[in-house]
Amino acid sequence: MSVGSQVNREPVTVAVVYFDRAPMFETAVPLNVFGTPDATGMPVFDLFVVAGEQGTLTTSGGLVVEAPFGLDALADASIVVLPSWRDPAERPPEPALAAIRAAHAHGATIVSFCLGGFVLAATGIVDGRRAVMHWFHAPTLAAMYPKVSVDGDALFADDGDVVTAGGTGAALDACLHLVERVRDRHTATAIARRMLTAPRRAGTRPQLLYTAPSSTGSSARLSDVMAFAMDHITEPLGIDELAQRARMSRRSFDRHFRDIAGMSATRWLSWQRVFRAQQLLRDSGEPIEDIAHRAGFASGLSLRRQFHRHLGVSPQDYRLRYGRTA
DNA sequence: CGACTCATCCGCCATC
DNA sequence: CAGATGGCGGATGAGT
Repeated sequence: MSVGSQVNREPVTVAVVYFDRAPMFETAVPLNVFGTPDATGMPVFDLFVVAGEQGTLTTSGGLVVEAPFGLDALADASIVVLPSWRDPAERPPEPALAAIRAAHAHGATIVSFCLGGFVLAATGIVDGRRAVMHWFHAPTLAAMYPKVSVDGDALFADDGDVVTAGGTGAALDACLHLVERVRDRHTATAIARRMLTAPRRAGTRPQLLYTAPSSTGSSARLSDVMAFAMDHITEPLGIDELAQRARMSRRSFDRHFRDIAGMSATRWLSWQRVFRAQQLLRDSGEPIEDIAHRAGFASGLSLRRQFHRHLGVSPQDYRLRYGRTA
């Protein structure tokens, strides 16, 4: 996909794939951005909403969605968006995966947001490559797809034929980035302005720049504590301290944490530290020992052990394969 | 690599 | 009664 100096006014074909019981909010983001005409009122994109599977498509709350196109429409798309998926534990249907692989093989750019990243990972397209995922789901994705280099830190990443983004807000950033890529910055700004959204953010901005004040309810207090832990990942964090911060007994903290994150607190912390180390290994040439410190590991030995345990690769090998500094 | 130490964490169960 | 809570203890696993 080349964007030459000559402006191309042909609408770019975008297919947005929707699955049954998938979150609607992330799906609405590309429909909004890619469905908005440019400043002159001309459509920038040809938008196809595609049913990712047979049968009735519903949203949470029981709203029924009718997608006008089937999977064969992916063959004509320049951009295929996978905005969401219902359940990380469930493998997406094979016909959809095959259609996405075929579209990618024909040169389409594949875009995933948040849970849609689980669909992208299931296609195998990002094996051995980087995929950005919402920090909350990143450990699960990495555990399910060891060949994928999961990034739980960035907002989104543009790797050319694959664009991956974290949560809902990052989906908006990634969509505007795509508008800029296929058209120009002016058009992206015009669409952003019409949607009354903030100016575009770079994909490398960390996902957690600020943390909301805590609310009541055990799951809200837990996500506050998770955000706190990510902000203080370089410090040694005891589970007792985190439980206290969540205003729960140690036993309840352990129980709720496993319910929500699908793993124990130390294991989750370990994943987050490995993610931070991955980012530092990619983007800096610092010695492993320094990176271990900056990612919150007690020592280089500790980093090496955890890194290999989680990703099956040593930090050095990882840097050789993905590092920016050649 | 193995031995030692210590935090973790999950099943069990009484209690709220 | 149903569901959430939290203390206990032993298996596990990480750090030294």
